Amino acid sequence: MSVQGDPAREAGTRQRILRAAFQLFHEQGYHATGVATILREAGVNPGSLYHAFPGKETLLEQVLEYALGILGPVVMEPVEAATADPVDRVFALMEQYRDGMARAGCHMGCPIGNLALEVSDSHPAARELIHRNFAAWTARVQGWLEAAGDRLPRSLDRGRLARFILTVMEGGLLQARAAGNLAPFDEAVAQLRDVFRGLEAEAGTRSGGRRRPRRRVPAAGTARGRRMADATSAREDR
Amino acid sequence: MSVQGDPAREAGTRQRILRAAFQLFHEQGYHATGVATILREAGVNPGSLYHAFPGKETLLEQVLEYALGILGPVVMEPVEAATADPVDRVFALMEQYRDGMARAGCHMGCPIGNLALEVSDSHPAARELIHRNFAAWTARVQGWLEAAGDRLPRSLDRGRLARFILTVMEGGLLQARAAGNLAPFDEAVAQLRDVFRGLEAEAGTRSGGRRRPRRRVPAAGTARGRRMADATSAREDR
DNA sequence: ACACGGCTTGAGCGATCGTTCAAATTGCTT
DNA sequence: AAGCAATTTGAACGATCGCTCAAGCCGTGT
Repeated sequence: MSVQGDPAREAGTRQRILRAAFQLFHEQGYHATGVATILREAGVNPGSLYHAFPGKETLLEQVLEYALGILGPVVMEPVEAATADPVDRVFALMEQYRDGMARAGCHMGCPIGNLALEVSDSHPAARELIHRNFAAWTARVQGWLEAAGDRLPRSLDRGRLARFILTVMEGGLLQARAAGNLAPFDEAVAQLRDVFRGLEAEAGTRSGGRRRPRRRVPAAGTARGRRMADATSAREDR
Repeated sequence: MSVQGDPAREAGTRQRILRAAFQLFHEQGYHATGVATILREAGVNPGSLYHAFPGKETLLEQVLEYALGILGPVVMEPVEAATADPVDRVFALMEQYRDGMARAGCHMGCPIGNLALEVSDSHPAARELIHRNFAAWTARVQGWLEAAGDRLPRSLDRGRLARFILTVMEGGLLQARAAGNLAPFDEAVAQLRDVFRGLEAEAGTRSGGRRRPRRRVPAAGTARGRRMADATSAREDR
């Protein structure tokens, strides 16, 4: 008999627990989330959880593996599908995080970043998985930057820039949480755009006066415009 | 009778509690720190704590006010005393955070940043105080940047750059915690230095070919050299 | 039809959580 | 030296924490 109706009751018990725990850890943090809350949200009894996972610590680790698993299909691929231009993808990704945070009233931010500061000191296995999440994130962005070809300086270390993008994003999200509005995040993204402008200018002038093919891929569809550009004028969400 | 010996027993009860709580919140986070641990570390009984503070939440707020109070004397003034050049001060400050993290084996990072992600969603009063800590931090750095005069582009928004420095620092510390070593932080600081190089170059060429007085204040004493420069070559601490 | 293994149920475990309070002590005032 | 408020003491509270386990349910193989 197929299940329907209550979405929390669909899919396997294990998956429901992972999903509920992932969301709760993201919203409230690891320590602030009681097992009882996870049970309620997943619609499951204690015995079932402890049948699927040895304990809360292991659950955290599996949640981080789950996050690693959905990074591609849920986070990166939508951006890639909606935006073809490699550099635009970076800022589309930023906007996706922005939307996620705005939707929740400036709560949350990056699920991995939040856990990074809370558990990576005390829980080595979780720290390693958080690190792997970041590595996968930056690797994907690095791929985009490599696809940007000579729009960026030839000598530029694409991996290094990808890590810098993560640095700026996490720093911006952190300050946005502290401010209670998205202005710091928008400003951080605008400053990241400044950096890109500088790099693209550098790539355009140097390297034998090569014609820089501005917006080299006119791209399919994607009428995303400049919505988030020059956001020094702080928008006040909420 | 004046107290001596055990340093935790000197100074008023209230101060001892604040100091212990500040350190523990920094090391382990707010939720992971039990009141019992604070009591033990401060050498105090429950009644004394609840005589001085209504509860743990209020203690957190007072700790954040305490942090705001020591920001100048403990964090900023040592940097200002040791380093005269305004731009160098920025990187001396970064190195101070680096040292703090290295000393503790890559734990901790920024006490305020850690709490920002853990409590600012659920505790509005704490969020506001965290915000004020960040504002005070960036205001101080902004002062340095203003003192840099025309070594930076005239049109550059000094406050905006100060906030970007905080963004990069927090993002770098977060990734360093996740990596378990300081390489990501060093890389972030190196990239911040790239940004400064670009800005100083821009200020030097533009604005009527004015002679840029490189290292305008030869500075007193401070033989700090270039220790932390060009840190793309990732140092592997630990 | 029956046995069996995987999964779920939910009452309840001991430990720890943040907190209380009556009594004892301390330190200042007179 | 007596009085009094401020402070400290520490046993104990109810609530919640992460977690256990005997019992029951259910799908499958034979």
